[in-house]
Amino acid sequence: MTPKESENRIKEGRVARRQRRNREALIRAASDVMSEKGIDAATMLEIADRADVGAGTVYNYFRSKDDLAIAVLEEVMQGLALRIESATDGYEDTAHIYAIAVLTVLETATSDPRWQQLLNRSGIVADVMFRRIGPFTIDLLARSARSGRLQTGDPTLAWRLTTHAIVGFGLAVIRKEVAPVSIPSAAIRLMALVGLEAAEAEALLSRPRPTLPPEIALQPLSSEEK
Amino acid sequence: MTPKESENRIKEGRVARRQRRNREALIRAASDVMSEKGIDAATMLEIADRADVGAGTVYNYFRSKDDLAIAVLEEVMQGLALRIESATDGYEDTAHIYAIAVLTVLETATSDPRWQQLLNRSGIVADVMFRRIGPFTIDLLARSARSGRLQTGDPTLAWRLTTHAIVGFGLAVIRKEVAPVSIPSAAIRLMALVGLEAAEAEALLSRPRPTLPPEIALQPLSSEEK
DNA sequence: CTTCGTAGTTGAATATCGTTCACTTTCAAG
DNA sequence: CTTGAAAGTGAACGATATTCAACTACGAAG
Repeated sequence: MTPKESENRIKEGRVARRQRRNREALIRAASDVMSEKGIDAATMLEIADRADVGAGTVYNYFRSKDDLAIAVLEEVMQGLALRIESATDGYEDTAHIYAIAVLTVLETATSDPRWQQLLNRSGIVADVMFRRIGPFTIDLLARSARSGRLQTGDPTLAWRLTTHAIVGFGLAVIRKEVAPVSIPSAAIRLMALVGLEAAEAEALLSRPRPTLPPEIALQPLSSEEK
Repeated sequence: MTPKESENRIKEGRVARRQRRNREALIRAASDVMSEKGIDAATMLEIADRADVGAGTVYNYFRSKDDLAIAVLEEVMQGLALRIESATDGYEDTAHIYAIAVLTVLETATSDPRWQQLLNRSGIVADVMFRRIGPFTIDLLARSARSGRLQTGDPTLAWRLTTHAIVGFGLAVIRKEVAPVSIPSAAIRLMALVGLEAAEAEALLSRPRPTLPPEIALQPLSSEEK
């Protein structure tokens, strides 16, 4: 690269870098506050303070509070997608991959503390989850159906029903209305939604699964800045 | 009754009757406003105005706005329960009753205009629905399981998953993200959650059902006062 | 019929919070 | 160095859930 290009890149970087830092700081702050107090109780002022920006700056990055909440959830879903990817790594059979993916979602949604407050806006959570993880799952279901392993007529419908059931179940576990011990049994039931035999679902889920590597393990979204 | 008792009843009645009228008027007004604008956009002042009471009076009957919304939903669920009762009247087989009940819930949640705005608070809706219709359904599932027709290990878990799936599905239909034509197919899928064979569920649902009598038909909660 | 205490009603006042906007600061290009 | 556009700021705004001190209606007692 020429010196001029290099100089330009550095000069442009000042503003661009600050913007990126602000956006990340805002999502991190919002994630923290919303996880602590719930989405409704989190105030824009506290989020702005924690991100070290003025109250008005938030609106340069997000159109509204709901917009910010959705951005936080997209981030959370990104982490969930990583976990699914890692947990299903190495499996071939689509039905098996789907079974493990569902179990991973259930486990994550009920054990990650960040989900606890966020799930109270279950509508948004289900929406974002459907958008973020939907394509992967729907494709999986479609391929399973084509291979004859599942009787899934409409993969989108099946996954939509499953998504909302998962969110509702997660909410119930967090509120201690159902025992975490029934997570596997819930997963088996959910398999039925897509046309898998209960016995087969149980067999798939009971096989030993690899432990997740630490970098995929649960951790707060907020981390030390470099 | 003695004249004194009668006199007492009338005198006591003045206050008591006004209170009952206020409570009913408030729920009716809240139902109207919330159905029109959504729960969040409905203001306590407009609700109070439409019920012809002062703004402060609302808080003599309901602790908070959420409390009022829950009361409205209880009322809506009461109507749903009536519809289920009527639609399943005359059937003997528990699995059949369950199938029709699920279909009725799906149809109601996706066609009653009142639900359209209310469903946006899907968390509350699912909670109230679980409380209101849960016992009936759970009992039904437990009896079906005992008779060997279903393989439902935990009826409560099964109905909880089903409830949230229904609410989420209703939301999706209202937002036109899935076609109403898939309501029956969703119902059949939901049957799988409780351990019914898809083919059997389809058979149960495709039998002709009686039309609902007018008094159970969909109608706005608000009615002319006498 | 009159009086009195209680329970219910009221709506103006309060507090909170999401959002806006007129002004200031930053910064890269010329 | 100058400059103007882009980004940041926080005080001010508007909306609205909730509170509360004053007010009213009612029914019981004398």
